[in-house]
Amino acid sequence: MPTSSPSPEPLPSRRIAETLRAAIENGELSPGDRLPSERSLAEQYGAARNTAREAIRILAEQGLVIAEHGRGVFVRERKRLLRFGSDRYSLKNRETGLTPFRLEAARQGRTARIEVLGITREEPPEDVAERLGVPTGIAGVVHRENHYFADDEPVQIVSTYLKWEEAQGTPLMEPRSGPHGIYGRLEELGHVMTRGRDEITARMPSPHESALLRLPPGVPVLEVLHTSFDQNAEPFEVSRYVHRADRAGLLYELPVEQAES
Amino acid sequence: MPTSSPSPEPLPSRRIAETLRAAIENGELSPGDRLPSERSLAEQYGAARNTAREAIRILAEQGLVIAEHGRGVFVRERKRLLRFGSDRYSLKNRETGLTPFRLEAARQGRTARIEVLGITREEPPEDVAERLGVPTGIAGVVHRENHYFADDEPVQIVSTYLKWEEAQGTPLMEPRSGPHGIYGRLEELGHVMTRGRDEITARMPSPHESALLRLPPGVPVLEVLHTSFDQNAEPFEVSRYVHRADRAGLLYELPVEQAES
DNA sequence: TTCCGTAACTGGCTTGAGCCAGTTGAGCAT
DNA sequence: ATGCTCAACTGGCTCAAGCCAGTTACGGAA
Repeated sequence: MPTSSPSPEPLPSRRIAETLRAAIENGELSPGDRLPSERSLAEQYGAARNTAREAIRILAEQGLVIAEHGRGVFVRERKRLLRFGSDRYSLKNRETGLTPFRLEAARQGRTARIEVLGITREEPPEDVAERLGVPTGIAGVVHRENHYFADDEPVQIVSTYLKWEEAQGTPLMEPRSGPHGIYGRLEELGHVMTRGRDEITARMPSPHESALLRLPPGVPVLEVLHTSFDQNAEPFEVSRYVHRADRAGLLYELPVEQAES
Repeated sequence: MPTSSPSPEPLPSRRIAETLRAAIENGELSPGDRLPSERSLAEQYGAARNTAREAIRILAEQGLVIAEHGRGVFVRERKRLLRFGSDRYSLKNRETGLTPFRLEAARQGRTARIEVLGITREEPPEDVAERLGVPTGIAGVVHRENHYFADDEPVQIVSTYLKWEEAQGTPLMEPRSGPHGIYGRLEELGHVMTRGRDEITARMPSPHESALLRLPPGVPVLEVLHTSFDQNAEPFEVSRYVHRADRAGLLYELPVEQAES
């Protein structure tokens, strides 16, 4: 081990983490492989078990490794399976009869399952209210919460918000909203989507999201706040997509506007 | 509330973390406020210092809190300042004479600084090679690495890759590439951007990125892999944007293609 | 043969102790 | 007033020990 030390890095936990990281990156340890146990790492490096444990925590935080209680610590698979993005709302996809999620899952050879968690009348969260153009403080929206699974693994939580006054008494309040999903119904209500806006952020999950998505530590979430605008440039639907970032990516195809001269 | 729980939450560290989290979320503790010290938390909850420490680690991992050596633990500001996205490449922005980054920084009232780290001939990374349509294994690309700062805080690392055969001997090899930046030069070489593709992922930073962006623990990065296509649908430029996710978001405006019937 | 208990692993979490390093402010010397 | 030292805080990291809980494989009982 020619561990050159021109830099000040004498910390045992980092040294162990760095050694393991190197082993992972040069392929000595492949995805799925088990790392030495905490106890044996500690012995091997002449450190306390807590120190070996700390090293593993560092790697877990970087998303390189996943600890499984009672089984061991494993090098994480680096697959990124699903891609969502600008064609999510493309009307062209209507022709397939599949929702965008099922379409993408099918592309990847995975089985899709969608669970409707609830359809309730609620007060909108502030960011949603702002975008949908409804007031906060009153129960002015319908909130449809869906969970999406690929091969029974939860990958996406979607909360869709519609104006209560419009959704009231329509199939928009039903779990199965009919042909072409809610966009079909919204079109019948006179809203043709002509423009969408996606606001994308990433962050660490809340404990709630962590549980719902069964997230291992060290996996961030991608949050997309989508707003649909109709032919009158009125917002008529806002959705919040929360993806686990190690399983989903986003893909946007952008036509570039040419300069008008 | 479908979360049925037999309330199995006797863990001291989580209990402390949960209490603090609640205090933060209901405003008892505001952004910038100092939390009690590890030692006093431990005493207050009748736990060991390590346990209080673990509680703080949990909050830090969720990005709620930031520990400063020698000073204390503080509730983190949750400003999200900069937004980048679909108009990043819009030719319309050319008219301002500002690069997209300077434009966005100016919008937010912040001072922009761009540092050119290096312009070197290199072998492309695999994902870049694939998208740019060049072989791996030979030094077939020019890599321009820039770091972007807002108010002297690093917010973005950008690596731009161009084909060596095209860039060779042109201003594309210079730090200051002339009017309208590299896109101006590429246009002179016959590449008009007509389409772009952005592939977006989020992940925890590598130690290298962590250092460059001066990232506190618990902050993920947003990575955008951008490909520019010219009038012949040929890719001519690939860029990798790495943002700190707590300071930057992405904004995409999407014209929705209407169904052709 | 199948089934089931158990032993020997695994990580999860806590304790309590100690030392190091960065920060701050009070108070002394100039 | 200015500038310095230093004590008393802060978090950072490690150690050593112990108990708990999930997993797995082996071996004996049915």
